Amino acid sequence: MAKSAQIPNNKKLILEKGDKIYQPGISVDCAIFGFHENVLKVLLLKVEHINKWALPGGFIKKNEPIENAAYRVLQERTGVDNIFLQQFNAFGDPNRSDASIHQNRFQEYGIKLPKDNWLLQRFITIGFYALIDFTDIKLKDVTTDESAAWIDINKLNNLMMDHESIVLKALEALRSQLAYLPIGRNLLPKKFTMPELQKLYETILDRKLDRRNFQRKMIGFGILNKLSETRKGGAHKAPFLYSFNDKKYQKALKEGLYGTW
Amino acid sequence: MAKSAQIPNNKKLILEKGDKIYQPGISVDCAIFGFHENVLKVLLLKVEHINKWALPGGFIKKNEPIENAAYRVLQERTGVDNIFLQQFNAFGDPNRSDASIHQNRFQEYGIKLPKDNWLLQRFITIGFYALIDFTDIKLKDVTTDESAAWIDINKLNNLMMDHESIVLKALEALRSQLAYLPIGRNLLPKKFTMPELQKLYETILDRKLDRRNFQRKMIGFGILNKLSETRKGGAHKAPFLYSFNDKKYQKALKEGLYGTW
DNA sequence: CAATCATTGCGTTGTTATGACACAATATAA
DNA sequence: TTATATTGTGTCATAACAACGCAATGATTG
Repeated sequence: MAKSAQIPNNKKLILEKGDKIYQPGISVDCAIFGFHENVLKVLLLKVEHINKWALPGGFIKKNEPIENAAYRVLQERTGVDNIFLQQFNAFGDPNRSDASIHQNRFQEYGIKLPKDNWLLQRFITIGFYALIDFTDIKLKDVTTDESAAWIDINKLNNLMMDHESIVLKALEALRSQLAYLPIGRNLLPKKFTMPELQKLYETILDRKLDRRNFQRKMIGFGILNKLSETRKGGAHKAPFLYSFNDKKYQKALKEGLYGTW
Repeated sequence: MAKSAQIPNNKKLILEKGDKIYQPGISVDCAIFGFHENVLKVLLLKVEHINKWALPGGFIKKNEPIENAAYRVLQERTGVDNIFLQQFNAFGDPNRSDASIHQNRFQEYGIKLPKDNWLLQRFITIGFYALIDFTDIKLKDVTTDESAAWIDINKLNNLMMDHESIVLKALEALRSQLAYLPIGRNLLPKKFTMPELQKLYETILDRKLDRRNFQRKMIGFGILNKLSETRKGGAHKAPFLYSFNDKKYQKALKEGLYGTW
């Protein structure tokens, strides 16, 4: 028999006192989207014990607004702030929870959870999605048995519980938001070219857009600053750089855009 | 001192055993919209003990999908089925719960709830909205201390907890749905006139629409059957009656409409 | 019973948004 | 220097849309 490892203090606390600290039976899960090399990716955690991928998620403290809990999860993993974080759906199938995951997780410490332990109950989760710029993020592994990675949205595989359907639903919500909200502020670097922005839209929508019509429409929204610089270095003609006009971008976030894609 | 009333069995059960039957700390609330005499109304319950209005709501059984819980609430009050029921947001401000409501409610039975009673904990609620036809519904009072009524959306007043903001958020969600989903199937009688349908849209959107452009667009959606009958009896020219083409309506519900209002 | 009148059915027009495409300018690579 | 792929800008036909005109209708009124 393998020698039992020592359980870390923070885990022991959550295990035993979790229901004193957190709202029982409810969690938040975040689908954090990033854009890199023209691919839309989602931040997933590899959970060692069960060898599956999971969305970053967490519990809601007794006196904490739901949004804060989601923001806390986002912060813990990415460290970024000032991020567009959007609640999109609650998932509550009674069979979505899987008690064996937690059992396995504590087994290595030689702990068998009692049947009425709060972690083994049914959980309802509230789904959020966020969009962040991929480039300047150093992912943090906040636990020893979970490592974070960006996974291509089209190559989702071996996800825990119902997390794949949560990601897909988040993607759906993101797409429909694209119709009336500005997107890109948090997914692209400060300065970007029109083709880069277009690639982002094409990736999210999963279809080609006409280069010239895209530019006309995007300019028409009036949320971009055209800079006098160009992006040299790539082959061929150097495209102009743009940045978002933060004031107008925020205004558009509040009031919506009329674009139909 | 007033003599304490006898507590009904079902209440006693919920009070004492509720946390064995239901998910703790989580509820559903339904904003049920109806349309009558060109006014959009929402179904509210008058809660006698606190003399405030509340949304029909309920708890989620241990082994029940969230949607079923919402549907159960809808059924209990209205008896209708085959209804469009849409989850739109979770509300989780830690201060939204108000333990005094439950305390007052049981006070008349001479019961003082212990501080750790499950009803006194913080509740997170998942909001749904539904649209139903006003005319052939007999509202049911499922409890003795709550009576149901249709309240004009523009005359909301004296609502419990955060229920007013839930209704407003539901209305907002309904409006944005109007942009890409068919509406009316459950809000209007089987047969209706074009002006009646237009009034519904105008009421939800809270603005005037051009009569002729509305008709052209609506017909263009291809979800209406034009009947050969007209609605006689009103003064002036008798308008044609229409009905929804159920097959195409359902298809549009799934696939969306491209209309922008 | 004919005139009145608000409302309905159907149509027109000018403007704007959209999709599809043309062509010259430009930065690098050969 | 030339070739090539890409970008910047513009055009055109079509579709969608808002604003409006006018005749038909059916109850009301004198």
